Formats: sequence, C-alpha cells, structure tokens
Amino acid sequence: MNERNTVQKSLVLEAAMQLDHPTAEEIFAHITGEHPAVSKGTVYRNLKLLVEQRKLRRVEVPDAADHFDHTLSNHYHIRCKTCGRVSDAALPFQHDLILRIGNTQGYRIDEHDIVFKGVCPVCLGKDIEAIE
Amino acid sequence: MNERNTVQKSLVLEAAMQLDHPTAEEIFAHITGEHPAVSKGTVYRNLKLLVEQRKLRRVEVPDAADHFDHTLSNHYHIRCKTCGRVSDAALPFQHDLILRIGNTQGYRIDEHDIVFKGVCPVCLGKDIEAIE
DNA sequence: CTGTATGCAAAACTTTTGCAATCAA
DNA sequence: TTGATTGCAAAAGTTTTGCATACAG
Repeated sequence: MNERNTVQKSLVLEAAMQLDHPTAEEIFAHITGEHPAVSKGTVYRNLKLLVEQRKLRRVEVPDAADHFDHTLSNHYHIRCKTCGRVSDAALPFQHDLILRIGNTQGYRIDEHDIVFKGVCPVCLGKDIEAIE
Repeated sequence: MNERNTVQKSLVLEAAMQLDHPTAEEIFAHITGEHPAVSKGTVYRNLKLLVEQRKLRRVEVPDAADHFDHTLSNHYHIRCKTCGRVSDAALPFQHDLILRIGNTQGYRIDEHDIVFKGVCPVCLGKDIEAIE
C-alpha cells in the first residue's frame, strides 16, 4: 500500500530531469549505460508512477513513443516532423481557448493540448547540406 | 508507377466517409461485414495512400489507434478520456496562434493541432447511472 | 504484358503484464 | 515479516512489410 524508494525509481526520475523530453526508450538507454541490470519494464512502470504522482508529465505524441517532460506547468510542444524531437513551445497558456468553443456537442471539456509541427534546427541544417 | 482503382480502395474511402472519425480497426470491421476477404493490411495500406492523396486526414490521437477524418478543412478535435471517441470541435481555426509564439528555438513551424480532452455525452450519462 | 495492389502471415514497435524472486520499511 | 518492486519474458495492441498471387490498365 505504501510507496517505496528504490534505486530504479530515482534513476528514472533523474534521467527524465537530465534529458530533454526523452522517450521511455531513451531513458532506458541512459540508465542502462551505468546500470545495465535495470529492466525496461521497470522503467515503464516507474514512468507511469511518476506521471500519476505528478512528478513528470507525459507528452503524448502521435505516431511515436511517448515523451516525458519534467516541466510541470501548463505549456505546449513543438515536434519535428523529420526526427521526432520534441521541444517546449514559447506560447503562453491559452486560457481562453476553451471559452471560444461554440457547441461542445454534449462533451464536458477538461483540458486541451496544442502541438506545433515543423522542422527542428538540426534537421533544417541537414536539409540545406543535402541540397548543396 | 500509376495508381489503380480497386474495389478495396473504394471500400476504405466509403467506410471512412460513412463512419464518424473511425479507427483503422473500425473501418476494417465495417468492410469485412460485407466483404470478408478484404485484409487488414490492405485497409492500412489504402488509408495511408488516401491520406497522402489528401482524400482523408489522419487524426493522431495519443495513447490509441489513429482515427481518420473525411473533413479536409482545418479544424480541431475533442477526445473522450473515457471511451476514446473523437469528435470535431466547433472552434474556429486559430490562424494567429503561430504568430503568438515567441522564440521558436530555431524550428520552422508549419502547422498546429489542438486536441481538447474531456468526457463525451455517452460516458457522462454512464457516470451518472453509476452514481445513482 | 507490366507492374501495382492484394491476402496472408510474420515482424516491428511501444507498452503492459504474469510470475517468481528480491528488497525496503 | 510482508507486500511493494524488480527482472525477465511473454503478450497485447497498432501498424508495417515480405512474398507469392491476382488483376487493372
């Protein structure tokens, strides 16, 4: 019933803090570099726990693995269509968006997410190289 | 090199038009009701083609299978957190959103998506029943 | 004919889960 | 001691793909 502090749990949280919007796979790779015995199942289980405890946020990106974000306040994301990288978007939280919806078709609306899609600086650079 | 018109392709497009934001699985089920020989791989292949040809839009919903939308104009979606149903949101397209972003961190931003999350009327009804 | 599209099944990819063993409290 | 947590591997859910066959043009 009570939660325990395990080495694995700390490792998962640490990795999520250090990396920039990593996926579970990236967190797993980061951890096993130093601690090869940690299993992938444990990484997923702890990520789930940490999200439930609001110590991390899950950034659900379509078409790809979830990313994890240690920034807890409301904010939005940009995703690179080329490499899948996810970054924070510097757009203030749009409190009024929900008020602008007309007919909600009977839905109770609780929250919203905005995902911008584009090409990240790294991939833009590669594109230019490829052309030249 | 040239594209062909096949029965399967028409069936997939028809099903996507008739159903409301269906998943590939729902389209597959709808088609095999009448045409049991059509395979799932073909449904996926044709959905991919139709999206590339802009005859359908892919609504990428995190945590779940993609949904397909025959409404081609820019609009947003609401997703039920309980049953996963997806509906259109009656929010006008926010052309100015992209202008409000401050620092884009070197990203070239092409588009954006907004997904509202809430509970659909059907699931709201079930909640009430459950309490009473 | 030619090569695109199909059916089938296997594989790929992300995530969850069953189970016995381990370990924090 | 006890039950939460782990490692491992298998399974689940969605989508893609390899291959031989079928068929549209």
